[in-house]
Amino acid sequence: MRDVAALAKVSIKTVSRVVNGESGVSPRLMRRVLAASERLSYQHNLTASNLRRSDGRSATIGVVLEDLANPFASALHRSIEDVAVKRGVLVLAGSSDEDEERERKLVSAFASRRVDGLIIQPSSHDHSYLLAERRARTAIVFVDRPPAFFDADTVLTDNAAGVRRGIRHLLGHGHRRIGYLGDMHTISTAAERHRGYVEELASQRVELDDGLVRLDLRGIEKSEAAATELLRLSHPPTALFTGQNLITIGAFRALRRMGLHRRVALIGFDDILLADLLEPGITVIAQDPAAIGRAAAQVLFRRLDGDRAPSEHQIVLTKLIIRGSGEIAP
Amino acid sequence: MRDVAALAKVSIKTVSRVVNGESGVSPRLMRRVLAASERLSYQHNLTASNLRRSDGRSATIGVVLEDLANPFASALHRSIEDVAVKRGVLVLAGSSDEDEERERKLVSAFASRRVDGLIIQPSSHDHSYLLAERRARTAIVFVDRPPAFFDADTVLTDNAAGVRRGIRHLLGHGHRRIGYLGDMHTISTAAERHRGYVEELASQRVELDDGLVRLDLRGIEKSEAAATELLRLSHPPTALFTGQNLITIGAFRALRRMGLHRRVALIGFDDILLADLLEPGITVIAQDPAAIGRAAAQVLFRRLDGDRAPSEHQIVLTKLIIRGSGEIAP
DNA sequence: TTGTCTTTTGACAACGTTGTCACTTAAAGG
DNA sequence: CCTTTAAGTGACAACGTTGTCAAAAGACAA
Repeated sequence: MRDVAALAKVSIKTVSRVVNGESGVSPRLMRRVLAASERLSYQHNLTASNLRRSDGRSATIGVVLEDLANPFASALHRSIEDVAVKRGVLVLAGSSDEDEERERKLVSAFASRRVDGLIIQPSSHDHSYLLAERRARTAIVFVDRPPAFFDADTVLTDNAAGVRRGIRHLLGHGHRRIGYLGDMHTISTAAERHRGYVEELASQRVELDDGLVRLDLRGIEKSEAAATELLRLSHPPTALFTGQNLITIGAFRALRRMGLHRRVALIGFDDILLADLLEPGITVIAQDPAAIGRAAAQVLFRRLDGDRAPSEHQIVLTKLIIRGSGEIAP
Repeated sequence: MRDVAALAKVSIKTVSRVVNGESGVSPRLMRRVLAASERLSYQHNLTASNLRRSDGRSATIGVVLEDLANPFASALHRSIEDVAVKRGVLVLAGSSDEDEERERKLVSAFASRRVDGLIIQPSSHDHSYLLAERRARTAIVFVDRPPAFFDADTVLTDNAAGVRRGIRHLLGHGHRRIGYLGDMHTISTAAERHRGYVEELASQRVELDDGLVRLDLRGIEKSEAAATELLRLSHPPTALFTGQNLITIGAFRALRRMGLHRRVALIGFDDILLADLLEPGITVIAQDPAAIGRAAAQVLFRRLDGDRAPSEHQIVLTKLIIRGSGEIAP
């Protein structure tokens, strides 16, 4: 900036004014500054600017997701990015891998870089460590799962309601023995989904058989094994409900391997690319990650714009997508 | 930092030394400083540090991908992140959506924030605009596609060789009329893949029928339509090779809809989640996005560590995964 | 004890900006 | 013509750090 000022024969403050598009610079000087910064290919230093600025905004936000490579997270990330770029804000992202410490480390690394806001899909079970960020006026929004011991805006899926819808669908087709395969019970969404299963059975007065429930399954293999086990019972389930993406795939594999894919019904939580091309197509309760990301980014920026209203808790609805596997009769 | 210094009754420089883990601070003062910064929950300001530091490193890199939400890009992103976090480096990412201007804008936004390095999956066809960044000693690595008018490290897939392998596989099963469905010819990987098709046919002295080739297909629908067209020809192809992810899905849809999925062979470029569970499983030439990302991040950091050797051009190999669709005889 | 050397510590400037405020110049009014 | 007002411009300090260098404090030998 000093060099540009020297070349344009103006003060460095005038260059600053031009760069920031402030009014009150004569067209003549403006042209000279523009020409000079063009010639020196001047690049504005946003970190220095951020340091000096009174509002201290870095035009950067941080996003913590469970795993950037998984389709749910990357769709969320992308829709956050879309909202952010429109405001000239850039997105720092990291994967927590369902690890409390990694989550905290990421947040701390973001804080060091003075992000204006944070969007977190929590892995940890105590978010009081975020009080320091809150004090520093960092906007914080939680997505997919609620925070613990911390009050903040949230954008969540109606997990329990979604599952109940799916179970109701199976019951409607005449099933009475419905197996349930779920993720780690420590993950709040997994707990919610399991709750939906239990509640819907109860409300329809169908007896809950704990022998048909397998929780704490992580990944395709574990799920395939658990599904196989259930289907080998002497009195096996006539339908399966799977509480997550990979679990659905594992269960489908098991059904296929045992040649039961046309005899045992299956509904999965979370949509899967290509699920419509399988035989049979997999009926799912689909979430809308793009809508979640968009909503989260929008609240975040409203907060950054000064909205001081009490915490807001948005629920994004799920959708039942019928493709065949959920419509098999017992 | 000033407050911490005051509370610990030391100079601010001593605090700086402790925060940066520099040697030569007596254990006594060290303890006092640590206690004070704990009590004030001091957060190191990396932007100010970056500004003052002699090496000017921000411990942040920028990644430009075509679309963060697509599985290839997000796998790449994730593996870059893994290499970066190990070094305490954070990743800024953005989607270019195959748009030259967006790519340039993202790079410029990254440059404003003084990223130490850039990893780019190029959408633009002239990268001379990056000369300014190069002058600023920003490390630059291109992934998936080569840069134009610019010399830099690259990590690419052996596109042509991969396709040739696939075509050879089909020829080996007796096919002589192999249709080709490809992406925009302006995308260099798409051009390379098409070249592989043409070359392999030529080298095996199989006549190329341009009526079996459809290029510039974007997305599932376009591909499905094009595949349908080919299969309705009076003298239709007995096998299809599809040059990209979504194109493969589109073609498979067409085959299924026409009931030809057990009669016409199909090999696709790029693996697809669940491809093994389809009927038939889709044989693919699989890329390894994680390996590409890892390699790219590793070169980048080697450059940042001072490696001044001439540009390096790595090729990541593809793998033929046999699942059934590619082994159908004519 | 003194002198020499080593270790620890702190004062100060600087990084590249922008906020504040005072100064200069031009335009308008009498 | 001078006075008043508005618009344009620049000098300087400050943002939160770290590099430089000199001073203070300890350690050790003579």
